[in-house]
Amino acid sequence: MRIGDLSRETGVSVASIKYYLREGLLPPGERTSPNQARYDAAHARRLRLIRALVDVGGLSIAGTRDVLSAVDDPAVSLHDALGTAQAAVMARTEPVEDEATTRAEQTVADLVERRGWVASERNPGYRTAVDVLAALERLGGERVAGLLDVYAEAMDGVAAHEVAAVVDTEDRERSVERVVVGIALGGALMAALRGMAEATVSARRSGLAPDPAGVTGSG
Amino acid sequence: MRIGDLSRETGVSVASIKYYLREGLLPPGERTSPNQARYDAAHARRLRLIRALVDVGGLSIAGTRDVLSAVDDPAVSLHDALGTAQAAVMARTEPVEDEATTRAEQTVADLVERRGWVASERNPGYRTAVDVLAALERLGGERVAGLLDVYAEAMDGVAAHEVAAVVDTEDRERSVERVVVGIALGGALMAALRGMAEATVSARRSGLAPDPAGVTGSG
DNA sequence: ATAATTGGAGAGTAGAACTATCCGAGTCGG
DNA sequence: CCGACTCGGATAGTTCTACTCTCCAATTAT
Repeated sequence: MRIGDLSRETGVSVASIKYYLREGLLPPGERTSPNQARYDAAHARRLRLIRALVDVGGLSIAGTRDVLSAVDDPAVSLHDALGTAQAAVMARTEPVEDEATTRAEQTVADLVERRGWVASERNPGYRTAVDVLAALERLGGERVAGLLDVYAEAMDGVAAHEVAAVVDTEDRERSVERVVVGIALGGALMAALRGMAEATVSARRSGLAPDPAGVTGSG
Repeated sequence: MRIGDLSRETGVSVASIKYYLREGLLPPGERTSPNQARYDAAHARRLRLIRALVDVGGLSIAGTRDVLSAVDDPAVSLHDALGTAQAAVMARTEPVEDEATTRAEQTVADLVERRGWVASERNPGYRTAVDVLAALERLGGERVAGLLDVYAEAMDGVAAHEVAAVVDTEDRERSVERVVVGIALGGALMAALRGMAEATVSARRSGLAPDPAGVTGSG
């Protein structure tokens, strides 16, 4: 398979494939002569993974590269790859250290303790949670912040299923790939479903849709 | 309050404030003379809201403008504002219409029916869900897609609490503002918590942390 | 009085993610 | 085997986003 075939098969332009090659997201093809290379199904697969992470998961090119290096490096454990993928999906802001942040830190530390989570300040989720809670306090968003335990409970339930479904020990690379896809696309999927669920609740509240007979949200 | 005071109070540079003014994210100050204007606490509040949506919620400037117009327009209902905010947080790709998409559409339609959701193809979450599931199928991510009902159940639970907490009928503008903040920052918060919950499950699986005695994730 | 600041407009900038153009070297159809 | 097409690789250019800078006359602070 040459670059044109790869492009046709995946729908990614030749120019973009060259760009991903340059940026190190896609490994180079096998050279058949000083200026000719051959690509295979693994390249097509990788290309589809790149597109999914970038277009659907919203990762940056740089974040995608970090994630893919973790996938490719046999020395990176599943657990570490999970951390890398999480870091890549979280919107990071450098911290401000005002008193809203201080209080948010305490809130998160308490939550982590309360739930028995294993998460330090180096966990990307930990820092993001602090940022969000600090921003909420600055905005007076205590109604949202008050849902913290609701969110935490829901995420605890989801995480147990997710990790169990996605991890398997037989093939490290495939497993890491699934973990990464799960974090990036699973997050997008949850956001989408949350949108529909909220729209439904809101429509019923506004009288735009009737309350259903037996459906109360737990079936 | 003049622009310099506003900048000092919120930590946003004067140049950026002027930019937001130009882009229509921040309403103009009250003119005190042909080339002098006065700003008040409402401007500072709005500015903090802009920063939160952009920095923490990850919205674009254009998306933020759409959301804020909905907040400001008394003709926009809570339910519609919710849709606008959702559209602004979802990463949109134009659809591809291959057979993966066709199957994903069916999967989402079935899910919506199964859960009794009120969501059409015009719901931003609906389209995003289709995109994500189609991408998963192209990647062979059936393990993630298999969690669909787990995600849906979790989001149904969250949505009921969220809408109830965030909506109140006394003050439309404040209520819409809370809805918008809830969607943008609540989503970021959930992603962060998911990160910690997953890291915990993964650490225990990898033997990096002990299983706790009485904590099973439902306390 | 004079130095700093203001509002407003326009141009300039940095980074991200491509996209286009070249070029000399293969490859394929007739 | 020849001419058109395509290739890989390098470099430069483009588009978009989100600012940031520079001016300038008018105002305000000291």
